[in-house]
Amino acid sequence: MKKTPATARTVRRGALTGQAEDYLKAIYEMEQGGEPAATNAVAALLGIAPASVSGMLQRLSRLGLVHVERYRGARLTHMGRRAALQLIRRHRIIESYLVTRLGFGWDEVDEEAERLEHGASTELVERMAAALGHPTEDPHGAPIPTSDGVVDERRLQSIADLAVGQTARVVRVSDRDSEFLRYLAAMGIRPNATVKVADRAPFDGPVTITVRGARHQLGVAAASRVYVEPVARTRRAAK
Amino acid sequence: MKKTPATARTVRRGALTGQAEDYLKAIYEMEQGGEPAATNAVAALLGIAPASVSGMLQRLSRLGLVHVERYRGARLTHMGRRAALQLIRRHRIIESYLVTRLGFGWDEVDEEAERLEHGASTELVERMAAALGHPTEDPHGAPIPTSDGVVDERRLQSIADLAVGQTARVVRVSDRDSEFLRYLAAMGIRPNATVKVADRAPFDGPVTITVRGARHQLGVAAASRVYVEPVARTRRAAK
DNA sequence: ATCGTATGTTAGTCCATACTAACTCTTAAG
DNA sequence: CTTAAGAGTTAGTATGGACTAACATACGAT
Repeated sequence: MKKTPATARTVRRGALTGQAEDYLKAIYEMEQGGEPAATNAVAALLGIAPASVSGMLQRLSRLGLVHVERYRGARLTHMGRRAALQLIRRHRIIESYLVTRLGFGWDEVDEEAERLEHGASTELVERMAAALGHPTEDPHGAPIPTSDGVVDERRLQSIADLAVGQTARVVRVSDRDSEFLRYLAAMGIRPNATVKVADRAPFDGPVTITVRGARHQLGVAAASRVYVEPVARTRRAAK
Repeated sequence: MKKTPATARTVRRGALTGQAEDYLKAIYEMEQGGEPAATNAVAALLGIAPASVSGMLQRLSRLGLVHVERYRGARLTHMGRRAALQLIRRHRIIESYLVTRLGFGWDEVDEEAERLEHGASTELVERMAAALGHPTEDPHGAPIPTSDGVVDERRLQSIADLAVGQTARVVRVSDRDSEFLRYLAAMGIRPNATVKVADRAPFDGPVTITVRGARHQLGVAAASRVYVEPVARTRRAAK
């Protein structure tokens, strides 16, 4: 017994190491724009060298998790997408649990979930989900894929896309930068908050918005990381 | 930036990988008998080849976590012991949390905690502990070291050490084998249960015990994995 | 005191993962 | 249409961690 080859002890569930899982998530995210995931983009997102990504793409390809077109980029296969969605589900459920059951701030949970998602069993994640009443969104407003890998990734507008005078409901905010999240929280920007664009500087300059009566300036970088759904004042069925 | 050498991404907190942490825990456990941890024993406990243990001992030694005496075995250094106790604290708090907050059975949590303990931040573990009111024992009766690494590892007797007629309170049970735990649970053996030795076969044969009025036979292997504190009927201060 | 078995260690491989350096494509600018 | 910059890949190296096979040590039994 115990003839398991080398890395077996570090492997969970589906025979994927934590690293490999991170790549799948990264590729999934990059792919959302429609284009295959670019090597350099994945490298930048994960903070590693492009050459390392090339290497990993070959391994993932061998495992049937991605299709790689040389010099073009990678796309997830069916299997790869399923794995990525499972991981994202884990991540978001864990984040939700940490916030609602253990009192973490929404700016603190991404990193923690990042580490836990690789070790947590499906059983644990499902128990957390059940304890929370099977939430459909995480604390940042991101949709939680179902255990069958179904997720509503509708294309969202960001504040940067709104016209002056428009009012919108915040649906979701980018969760990757805890400083940014604290900054948003300080202004009262969180899922379901209502924002109104008061002014916009030309040439993609900062946007002035009103949140709960207070005016704030948002740089483009920030504005484009807050996703909203315009509130239809003029009747034009908001679907 | 990101000149971090290779394994940095898999490393948590104190620059130790999950594997290395497992070794420390194993060595800590083996050492409890007073003797340095034997290579083969560690290998058996972790399910790996003895040669792999030799290799890891050298790495741990280089990191100042163990003292290795060639051909003799390993002992934890101060630092190593602290690391091991931190890990054990994590493990036991996580087990406790899973049982009391997420409805896991005591026979299901060892494996899960084994994986989570490497990814969970100190912050998370302390929040779990706080949520539980800072428990001092895990669900199997094992003491939880404090965050300063203090633990009451008093030498315990097992049922196998008791004489016929003696009554004892179950203090703790071995947690490594979930089948064994279910077997104990079925008999009503759990921390704080009272058992009485009704009979003992000679030559280390099975022990007959009474638990909550019912009689059961326990093999030596089982009996020696249930730790008890004799109940002093004859007055002779139970310390 | 010796010797054989247990136990332990070294040597040589392997794989995953990362890196740098050097090379190769792709593509946009002219 | 050419070409150079930027994107991507390969080659070569390192480290952690595991394996097997072969060698080394310790120690209890004779």
